[in-house]
Amino acid sequence: MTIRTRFAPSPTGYLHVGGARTALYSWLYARKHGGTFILRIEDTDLERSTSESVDVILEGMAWLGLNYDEGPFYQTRRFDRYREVIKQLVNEGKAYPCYCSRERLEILRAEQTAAKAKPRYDGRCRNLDGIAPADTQAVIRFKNPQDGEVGIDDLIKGRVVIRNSELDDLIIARSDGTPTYNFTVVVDDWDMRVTHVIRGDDHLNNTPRQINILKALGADLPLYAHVPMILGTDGQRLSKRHGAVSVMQYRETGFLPEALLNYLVRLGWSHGDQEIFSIDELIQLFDIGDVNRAASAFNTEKLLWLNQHYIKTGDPVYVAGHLGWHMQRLGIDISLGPDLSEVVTAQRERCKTLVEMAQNSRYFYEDFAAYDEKAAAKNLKPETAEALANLGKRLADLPCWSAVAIHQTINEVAELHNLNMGKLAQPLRVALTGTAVSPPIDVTAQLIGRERVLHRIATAVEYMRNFALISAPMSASSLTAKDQLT
RNA sequence: GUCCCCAUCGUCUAGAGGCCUAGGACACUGCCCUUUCACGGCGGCGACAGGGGUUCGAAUCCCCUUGGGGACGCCA
Repeated sequence: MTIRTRFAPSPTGYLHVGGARTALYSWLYARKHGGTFILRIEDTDLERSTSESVDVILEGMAWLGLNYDEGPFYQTRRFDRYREVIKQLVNEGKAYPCYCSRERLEILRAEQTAAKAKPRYDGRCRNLDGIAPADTQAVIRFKNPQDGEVGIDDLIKGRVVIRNSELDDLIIARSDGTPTYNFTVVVDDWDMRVTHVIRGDDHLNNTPRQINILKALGADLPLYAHVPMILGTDGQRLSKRHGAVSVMQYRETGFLPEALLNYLVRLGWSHGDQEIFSIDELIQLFDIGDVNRAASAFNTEKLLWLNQHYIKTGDPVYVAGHLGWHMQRLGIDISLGPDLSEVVTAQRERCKTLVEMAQNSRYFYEDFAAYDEKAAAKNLKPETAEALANLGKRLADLPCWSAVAIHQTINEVAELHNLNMGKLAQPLRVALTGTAVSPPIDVTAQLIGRERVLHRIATAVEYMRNFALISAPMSASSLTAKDQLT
């Protein structure tokens, strides 16, 4: 039997990390067994479903690389099929029209709640036997068995048994004729021959209802695997309050898809002490039965660590591809400057996100308007002006513009002026980048390019000679700084 | 409230009765490395929710308590 799994989001918002993890587990399980992964859009709630949400979900799946073999199927395009099955159930006496008004249902619920009972439909219309008030809009309810129990052998949770007496006759078609979730899921999973229903454990309580419908339809039951929820940092339900929940937000804040994937898969699943997994390894090692039963809290710190790991160890050209997207977003023109992959190689060990890397790589492509106040005050002092000027002169004559040659030159000039390496390298760093932090200064200089380096050194030297004349401290908005540097 | 699920360091987890004086990772932290920031290396801090059983022996099995989560819609 070919394994068929599915991911069935409802397009009422973003693709959030919980959904993404469920999708990942489904996808991995299908891939592992050479099965089929289906994408289905559950858009039966006409009020809340939007095509924008569909786009965002598709975009998120694509970014994560979770490709599907069938679909996307839209439930709104299958209404005829649902109607047909509903009709069949009614004809067979397995479902019935219910004429109870919303008001009556509300009162019923209120009474039950007050009596400390579980609110559920009391079955008033269950045995009406065709006495149909013609003028009322009826809903259709499924005739749930009243005795016995439903057992689920969940691949993750183990055996779960729920008594039918806990269930009620759920609505499968609204008064406007449209089908509801618990019904469409059943028909679709059946029609699409889904073998493994892998979904969030908030659906565990729905499962016995769905099984009852499946049985009424005479369908084979799929296997179920209910994966635990992802909680926010505070252990509460994950929501926008806990920072990012949308997958695309992680892209925007500078994460690599493999980092998110690796983080998500380890949240609730593990393979011994291993922390880093390639997709191929996951396909080989992952098993749905190894997923933990307990909910887990989302932890951005660890995600950041993984992100840096993938930035640090990934192919620079690949990482540069993603970095380019962020450079563009920041409005940095990379056409006149070093190859992005070289910037990645230079920066990769000091950035946790691509946004951070992009922001800190501006000076490779653009001149800056002002020095960092503290960095300039500490390093651009008049006493080093001569040494820096001399360094500029030597760099201008350097036959080979390489990091090694630049390094050697810095060493020579430092020695000549009786300075230790840092006393010259640091002012040079501020001169070239405007800040006290950058990759190794020789590499930084090499990437910035000779012309820009010489120009920035000249600017800095002038600034240093005038240091004593500047009374007010430098700041990013300082006119003095701008005047001198542009 | 009723029903369902869950319970190892702050967080993610290893652990399927003796290998556990409970291992790893993130975070935090000490030292080393170092031209900045980092990376890296070596250490440190830190948990079996509580109580009963079962057993020669329990983090591991059972029960209760407590705590957390979920469901209870003409939402999905």
